Amino acid sequence: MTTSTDSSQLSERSLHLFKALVEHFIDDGTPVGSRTLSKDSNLGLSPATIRNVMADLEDVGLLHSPHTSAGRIPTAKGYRLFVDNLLRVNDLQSSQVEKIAKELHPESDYSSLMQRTSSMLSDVTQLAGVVMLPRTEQSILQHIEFVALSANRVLVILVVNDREVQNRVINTDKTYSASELQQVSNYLNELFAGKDLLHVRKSILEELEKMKEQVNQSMQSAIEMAQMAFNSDEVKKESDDLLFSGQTNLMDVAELGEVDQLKKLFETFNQKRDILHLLEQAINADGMQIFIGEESGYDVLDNCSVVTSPYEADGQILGVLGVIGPTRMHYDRVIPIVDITAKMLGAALNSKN
Amino acid sequence: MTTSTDSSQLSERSLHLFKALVEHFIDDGTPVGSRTLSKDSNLGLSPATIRNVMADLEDVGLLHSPHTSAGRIPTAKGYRLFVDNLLRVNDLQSSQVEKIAKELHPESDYSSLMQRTSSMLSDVTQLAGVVMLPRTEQSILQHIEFVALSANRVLVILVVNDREVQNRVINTDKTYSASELQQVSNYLNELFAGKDLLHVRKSILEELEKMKEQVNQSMQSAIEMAQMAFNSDEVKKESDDLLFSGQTNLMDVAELGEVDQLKKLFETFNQKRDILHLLEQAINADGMQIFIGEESGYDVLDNCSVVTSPYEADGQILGVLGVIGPTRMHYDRVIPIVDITAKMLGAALNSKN
DNA sequence: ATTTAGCACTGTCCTTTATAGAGTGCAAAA
DNA sequence: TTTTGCACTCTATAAAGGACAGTGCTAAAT
Repeated sequence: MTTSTDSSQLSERSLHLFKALVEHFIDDGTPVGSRTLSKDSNLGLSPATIRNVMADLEDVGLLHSPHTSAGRIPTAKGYRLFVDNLLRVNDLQSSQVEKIAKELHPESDYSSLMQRTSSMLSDVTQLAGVVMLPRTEQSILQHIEFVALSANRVLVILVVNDREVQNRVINTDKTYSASELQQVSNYLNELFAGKDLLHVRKSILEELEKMKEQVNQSMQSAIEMAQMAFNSDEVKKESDDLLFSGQTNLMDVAELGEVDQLKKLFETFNQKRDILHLLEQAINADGMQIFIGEESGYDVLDNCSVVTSPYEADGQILGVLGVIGPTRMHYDRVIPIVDITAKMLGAALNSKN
Repeated sequence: MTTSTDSSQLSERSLHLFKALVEHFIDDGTPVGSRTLSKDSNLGLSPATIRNVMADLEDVGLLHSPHTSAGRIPTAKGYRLFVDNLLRVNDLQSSQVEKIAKELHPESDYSSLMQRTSSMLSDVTQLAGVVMLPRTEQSILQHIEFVALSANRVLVILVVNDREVQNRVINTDKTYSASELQQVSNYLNELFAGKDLLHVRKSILEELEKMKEQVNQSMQSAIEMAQMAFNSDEVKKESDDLLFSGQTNLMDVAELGEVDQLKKLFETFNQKRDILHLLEQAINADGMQIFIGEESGYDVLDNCSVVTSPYEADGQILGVLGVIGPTRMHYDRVIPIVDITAKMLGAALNSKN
């Protein structure tokens, strides 16, 4: 940002016209000319006057002309000014609030709640929705359970962080009975419940190895199974994951031009890496965050804006959610939707409910 | 199918040329002309002769010309003949077999295994992969477990059908201790383990209601919680679900023309309904099944072929997997990949490992 | 000092026209 | 039966022209 253009440097009239132009463009998608804007803004000014104003706005970098004889469209900087200073956010229709609330009712398991949040976002906004799952730096093991599947196959279920359920199958040397497994579960729960997963894996398992010779036969089994259960990277790093929905909505957006560009965008979604970085920036900013076009720093998102809000439960920020759409999106509708979704998801995740 | 055109009605030479044409078109994507085909097939025939043959092939409906002065391309019927009678399937490269095997190692939990299978399919074939999860008409409850999350919130974990883990959170009136929940788990396991889920829900719960007055206090809790756990449609109908991967691969396919068409196709994926119907047809046909273009009966798939194979474990067909791509796909590569994937997934799911 | 009208200018979009190229079908020759 | 020769058809591509939208600038009007 070399030249800072705050709204105070511009006349009231310029801002009014600028706002009208942005709104018109958001509705229409076609560059806005002086004649159109003359009618659109109720200032009773002739096109010629408006042309002068537009030229000024272009000079300070808020507008931009695709070519000589087209109208003007907002630049990223222009959208920034619009969003920060000019935008008046719409109230949500109660029907929409109801729809959001309906999808976010807390009576459902954790992962499907997140999934539904994401697809609800895309559905309501008609853009692409994204939910970043809690970054699980500290994964507190709450409960571990073993279930016999068949001979030599045991299902391990880990309950982590009060909500997340992970499970995997391990192959064992011997066949365990249900009651044996129950014993092992009890033993391990006593030992590990409430501890951090990483900690469990790294240090405690080593100690178990030492203990191995000193304890009795049945505990040996427990130790072996614990080792298999917690072993290596097989324990899902389900954290830091992203849920996308409604990418197809973006296919309507003319700004995203042709198949090539769309494909790049979709592949960015699939790789998740870049989007993840972006959202990690947003998790620290407290409150709603809006990345407009090139601001994001990722080429594929040049014509896109990302509206995000962190969500929190029990006073702790858990993750970020939001939508991705064309820079030319209805910020006045989208912003309150993302906002209320974050709040309601937080409420749904709140343990005191 | 009014006119049946079996290969015996055509001369050896016609078939040879037809095969060469299809192969050339699959490689190239452009309509094949007589001159090209003359060089391509080592028959030493002049373009004019070939033109005559091509005209015959067009008459019987195997070929089709986009316009007067273009070459010919195969019709759906043509592909059908090609696939059924002319195709010689390639052997798989061992590197590919290894890649498949690597992704399908059985040491992982059920849902991620399925997910990986799907994305592996799309990765190896460079088409869209799809895996249909077991249709769970009979869901045998194997194990039920309650875990206290926080005051008034209890996590219910159901293990179904030897592999699948479902979970949800229920809000309870009173707060249960770990040992109380253990008791409830035990009680319900004794009562319900090995029973069919639908059966459990529909009839047994009613009987429980009657029993309610007759049993003691702690069992009342168990009954109430069981009711909440099994209640209504909240129990995930995770069965009959589809996993897609690699849709973006289809964006390269010229046949799928423009954004509109792609969008329709992607939305068909998202709705899942049509694809599900298609795969349900494939589950009954024993063995590999190939739907070519319009054969599928779904307009959006007009330029697509679907190659599927059911997969089975313990002698029972569990579901269907396959790939979706342009009719003009390399069947010789794709078919063995789908085939071996189905077999290896079956092996990975086999309890006797 | 602004604002407006007038006007030449510039770029896009769309339609028309021309041309080259690919491939066909058919008739007559091999 | 196959091939040659040839007229014909259709596409794709580029070039050319006109309609249109909107600009910037100058000079007149308020």
